[in-house]
Amino acid sequence: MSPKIIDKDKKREEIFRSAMKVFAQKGIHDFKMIDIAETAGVGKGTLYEYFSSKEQLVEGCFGILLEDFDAHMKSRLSDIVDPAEKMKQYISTSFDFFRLEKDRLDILFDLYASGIPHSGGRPLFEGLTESYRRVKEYLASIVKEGVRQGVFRPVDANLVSAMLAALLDGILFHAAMGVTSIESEALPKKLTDIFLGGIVK
Amino acid sequence: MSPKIIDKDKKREEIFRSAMKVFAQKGIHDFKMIDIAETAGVGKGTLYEYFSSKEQLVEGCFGILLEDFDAHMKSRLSDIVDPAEKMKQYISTSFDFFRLEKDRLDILFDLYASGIPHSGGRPLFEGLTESYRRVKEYLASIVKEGVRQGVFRPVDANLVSAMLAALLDGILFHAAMGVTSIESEALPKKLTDIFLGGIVK
Amino acid sequence: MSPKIIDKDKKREEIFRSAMKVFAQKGIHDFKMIDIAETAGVGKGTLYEYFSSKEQLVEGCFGILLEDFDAHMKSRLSDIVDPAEKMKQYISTSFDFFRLEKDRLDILFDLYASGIPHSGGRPLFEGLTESYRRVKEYLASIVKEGVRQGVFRPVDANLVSAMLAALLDGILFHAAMGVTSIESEALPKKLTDIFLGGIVK
Amino acid sequence: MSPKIIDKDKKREEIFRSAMKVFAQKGIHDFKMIDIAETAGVGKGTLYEYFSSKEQLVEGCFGILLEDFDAHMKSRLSDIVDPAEKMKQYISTSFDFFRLEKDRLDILFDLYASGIPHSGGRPLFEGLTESYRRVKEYLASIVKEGVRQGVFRPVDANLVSAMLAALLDGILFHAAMGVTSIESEALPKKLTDIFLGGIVK
DNA sequence: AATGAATGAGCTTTCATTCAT
DNA sequence: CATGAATGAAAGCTCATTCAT
Repeated sequence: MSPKIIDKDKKREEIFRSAMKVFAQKGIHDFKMIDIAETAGVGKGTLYEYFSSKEQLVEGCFGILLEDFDAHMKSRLSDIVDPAEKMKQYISTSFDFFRLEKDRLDILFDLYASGIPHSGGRPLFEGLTESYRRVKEYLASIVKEGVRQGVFRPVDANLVSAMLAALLDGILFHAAMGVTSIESEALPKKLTDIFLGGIVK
Repeated sequence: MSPKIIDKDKKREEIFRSAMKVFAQKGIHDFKMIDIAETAGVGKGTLYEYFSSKEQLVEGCFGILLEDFDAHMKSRLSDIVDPAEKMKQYISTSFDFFRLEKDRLDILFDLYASGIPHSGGRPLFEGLTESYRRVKEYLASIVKEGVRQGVFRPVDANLVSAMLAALLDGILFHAAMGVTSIESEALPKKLTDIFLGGIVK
Repeated sequence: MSPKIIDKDKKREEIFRSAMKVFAQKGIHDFKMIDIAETAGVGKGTLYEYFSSKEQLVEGCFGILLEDFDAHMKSRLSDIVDPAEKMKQYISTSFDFFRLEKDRLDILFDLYASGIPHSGGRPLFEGLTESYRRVKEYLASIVKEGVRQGVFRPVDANLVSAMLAALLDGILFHAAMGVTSIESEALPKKLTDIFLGGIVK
Repeated sequence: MSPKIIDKDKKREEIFRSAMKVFAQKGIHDFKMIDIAETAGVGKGTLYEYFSSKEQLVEGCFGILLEDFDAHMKSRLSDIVDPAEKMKQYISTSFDFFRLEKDRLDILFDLYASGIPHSGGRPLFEGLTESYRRVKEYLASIVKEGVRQGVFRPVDANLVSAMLAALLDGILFHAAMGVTSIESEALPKKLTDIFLGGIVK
């Protein structure tokens, strides 16, 4: 019946990977479909067997990126219970994820910017807002637990989680720009210390 | 003397302002030159009397935005001497600048993303990295002064200034996405308190 | 003997029938090969086992349509001898053929248009001209017989046959457009009366 | 203010004329926009300054063709009062219109076919049905007047007008196919005689 | 024999830029 | 100086056809 057995999911995955490379190199606004096709070693038409449009391909890639991030984070934090330690792990794992594959870091801010809704028309990537809400909720739950246990001061958990998310994005952004390096293994610890301990005496 | 020059500058200014509106509405990747021409009430050809290309127009606008930000900041911070107060003022002034005109906030992350250097080709806006270095230096000088005066703990000034810059960008990013609001007047103070005072007891 | 051959013909027939449905729905200029494949319940590749190209498939369908028409007409007119009666039967049979299956009427004018030779390139369906010549010859023979028998005025048989063929096509065209209805059973008789009897007193 | 004074209407007209030539040569289904651009001696982009799409260009041309026909007919029939004479003039004027410019005849059936509504989607040229209704009404008014004056038998005016319109289309169609010639100057008269006088004794 | 995944030629359409007026 | 009509390179996307299985 179906003479050519093709693992469509695998190929789709492969195209995603190629797309990520291209995004990293050209950004998500200047790339051409043919770039991805050539990188993936397939014809232009083949891309459209797997994605209905250029836009959808970008969206799909970003969706996968976020899913990967979530999965990566979950696998690293599930066993930790101490809130301060959990927060430290969140920070270092966050950096690790982007240190692991440079492509991800290069794409990061295109992803961010693509989630900004402009007054005319939808944002390119609608999933970002939702994803962010989830991240902040998760961080807030850590803070709340810390406050409950008396490890943390009675801070506003929502504000603190927003601050932490913001802080990490900013650092990664500096790294993407080449202004700051996230290579140092000691960075997460230092960062955590200052964030948790504050600056004033 | 030469009223023509004054006129030219004025018109250039007006085109910039129109461009900002258009960027805010459509983003810097989807706008058309005709959009700006129509918003500015001039012909398409006229734009090219003032800017050599579309790309240069975007660059110019971003340059102006950063200059405005610097000027705004300088005018607000010049009289303050206390490091902690200075830092608090930096944070609240930063928010004020973007609260004042929503257009600026909508554009901000396009500006950021446009500064990311992709491996293939120059970044759209080359001035960003340099501008960032200046901001961080300025913040670092505040931290150093605070440490010298004994108001701050002996923290790593470069790290802390990077963190603060990152924190502010991140908050603004959330605001642009619609996830967080920066409207509250109390926000800067709360934020400063946590940043300066830390979280753990 | 050779059951395979019978199967092949049957399948070819089925593909034709499916094609007719698709033509009726989308017209012969907008349909896709996949439309026919899906309607026929076969794979795209299979179509090419039976037809060498899209163009040939269209041609084949039109050929069949004309053959069906001829056969239908012959079976209805063979027993009639009176020229006026024969002409009336030709008219009503012509309508019946298209009334029977709406698909045919929907396709008819695509068929006609596809037979028009444009100065650049062959017409899509080359068989049409020849088919028309046959129809007109047949009608002319009826007229001539009518004139010979003294039933008809001594009219120009070629002109009259051309007129009759034209008249029928036109009516069918109006019907296809939805401007005129051919549903009325009385229509053929009325039409024949006027055509045979004229208008002036 | 407007330094380049361009007669947009004139240019639009010129593009139409070029389009008609191209349609006549390639048909309305196989032509490319570049064909028209080259024939008109303009760039591809220029076409889109005058027509929003390929489809609209076709529609526009057909609209003009019908308008031309109406104007042509009106100018020829306005002075005639005798119904039989009016009908004869209608027939001969109809032929004249297409004899005058061969392009029109070549396009005619594409125009007709484009007016046929297929069950899936709109017909390419929506204006045809309406135009036809107008023609038939006009012809019916002639017939009615003839009946009123007693020149014609008490025939069904709507049927007769439909028949006449059908007859003319059919003849023109045969001419387009190359099966019949409409070159003979005597044709209109002969045709009118038979149509008005009938066939049977 | 039958299939449908893969392909790429070829199309329409957009829009930054130019330049005659 | 200002303009906007004209342009054509360039890109997304379609779909008839092929061919490995």
